[in-house]
Amino acid sequence: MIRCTRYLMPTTKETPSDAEVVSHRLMLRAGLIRKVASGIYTYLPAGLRVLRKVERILREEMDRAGAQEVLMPAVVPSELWRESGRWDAYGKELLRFRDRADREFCLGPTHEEVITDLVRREVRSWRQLPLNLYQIQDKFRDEIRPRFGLMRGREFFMKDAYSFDADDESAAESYRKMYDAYCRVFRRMGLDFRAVEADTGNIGGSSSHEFMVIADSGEDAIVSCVSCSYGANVEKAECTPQAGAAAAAPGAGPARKVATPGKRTIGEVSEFLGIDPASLIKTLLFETSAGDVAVLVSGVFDVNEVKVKNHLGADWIRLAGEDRVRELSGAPSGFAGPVGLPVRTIADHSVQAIAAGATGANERDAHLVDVVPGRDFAPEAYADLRTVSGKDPCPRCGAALRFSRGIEVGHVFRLGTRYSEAMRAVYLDPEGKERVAVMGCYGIGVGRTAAAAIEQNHDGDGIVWPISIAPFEVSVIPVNVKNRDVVGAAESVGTALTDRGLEVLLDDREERPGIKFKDADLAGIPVRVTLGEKNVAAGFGEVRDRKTGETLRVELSMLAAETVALVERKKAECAP
RNA sequence: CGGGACGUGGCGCAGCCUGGUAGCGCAUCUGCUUUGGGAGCAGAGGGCCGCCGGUUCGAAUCCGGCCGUCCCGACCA
Repeated sequence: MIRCTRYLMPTTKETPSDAEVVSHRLMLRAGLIRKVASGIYTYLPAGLRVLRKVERILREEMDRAGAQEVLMPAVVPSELWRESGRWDAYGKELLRFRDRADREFCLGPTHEEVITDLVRREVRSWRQLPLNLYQIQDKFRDEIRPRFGLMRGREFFMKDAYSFDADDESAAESYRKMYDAYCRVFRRMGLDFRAVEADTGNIGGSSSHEFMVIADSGEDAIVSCVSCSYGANVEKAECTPQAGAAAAAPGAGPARKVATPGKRTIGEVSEFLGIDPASLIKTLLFETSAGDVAVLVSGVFDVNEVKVKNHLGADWIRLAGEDRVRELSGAPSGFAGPVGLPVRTIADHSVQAIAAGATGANERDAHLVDVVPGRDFAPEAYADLRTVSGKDPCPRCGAALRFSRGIEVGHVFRLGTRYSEAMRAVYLDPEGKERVAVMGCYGIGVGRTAAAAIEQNHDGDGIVWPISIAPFEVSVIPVNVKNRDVVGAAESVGTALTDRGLEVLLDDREERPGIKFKDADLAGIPVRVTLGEKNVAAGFGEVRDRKTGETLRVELSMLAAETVALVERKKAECAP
């Protein structure tokens, strides 16, 4: 049993002005964290208790899934990162420095290199596989813009697991085990989440799923099917090519140039020419590691940079600036078009469906109309290059898609042999032949998960923790600490609850009741036991549910039992 | 990295334009009263006004540089 008078949990009525999102604000106000530098925090006792609860669930589920815990260093020598090729590829997010002997190191933002190095040294035989190792460890990423408290910090705790298998089939099984373990983890935390298909980004690999906690404040947009189980990050979500692409417009005359003074945007051009935006061919110029590329898409859709990047197999991609647009198209931005454009061109399927369209003329204040794809220009390829829209059907079953926002709390990847090949993590198969291990990696942000839980579970009074990750399960409040009977009743119920294995915070401060109630609500402790003077004098106490506000007045002799019962009911809500 | 803003007791802010004894609310400490949803009265402590330089008799205030922080964007397992 912990006593408030002996516990550092500095709550505040007012919020520091730099806290933008609910979870950040409430973590500060509830005395869980304090900022040390941008994106870098100290975890106070109650905040650390929450993280430890999350970690315990992670350990239990990782162990249950057959993974073994290790602990790798935060400081990693550059040689390992050079071997995988990421020393140069990772960019400024990787915090680099030198030791006294001028050797280069980085603070690890993720640990594929270190784990692969370990496994290649220790694993020789197919008999040692499959192997799944995990750690819960401090990570550092020098984020461009840290924000939202623990949601996007620079230093943070992460559970990262890495699997090594003999072949693809076995690797798929390891991946499935982790996927299932993740579902159990988030169910045990009482979170409303979706696992969605995602892009693999910098980490690489063949496929991946993100685990998204549904919250309006989420930084990611996701789609999910209202009918089947399909879900995807919008940057990944597949778009079904529209049916009925006409080869040529019946009766479309030759393309001709029209004056469009000052009309640059789809909206302006559409209105000025009286043409449906769906028939406009939007032309975007990109600079990429694979050279300059023009990307075409129907005026009603948006180009998806991730899809373009993947289609090209490029390492990086960025929209060309105004100067580059002039160089490439010979016109200011807003007037680029595929006809006669001396740049490699690819087009989204939506362009194929345009019978006769309008597009920029590569000339200031001019557009072309009656442009026919295939006749007036021929893209190198048609592909899915646009971002899914509200009108798109589910690519799996054709039903409607629902858009929502989510917080990415976990990510699982099938890595394949990218790292094991580059770093020679090989083993001998039963025939004595050398083979490359097939890898997977699996991350969960510990602090971010706690923050996401708050985003999803709070009200006007503060946090409403799911009981499985609450810093305490029960708060016991003697309304007046100068009344001996009240204090005695509080002490005895607190002791009884502690004896039954509950985590109790006793508010023994000499404060007014209002302050204690407000603090208990703010801290989000799921169950509150209140001992008031009149009730105690009459032999009663109260049990209150933080979430619903429901209060039970029960005899002191039954108080502990009722409290335990309520805690058990709340725990049952967090069953895997 | 581009755009914008802000740095004044622990927190939230005023003062700056128009230079002249550094203020308010909350919090903290002491005493008394109060005790079921952030109490009242009385008293007290706490500041290199982000840092460095310049202008001036005199700078929180004007000027320059730097640092830090936040917001928007670009970017991002």
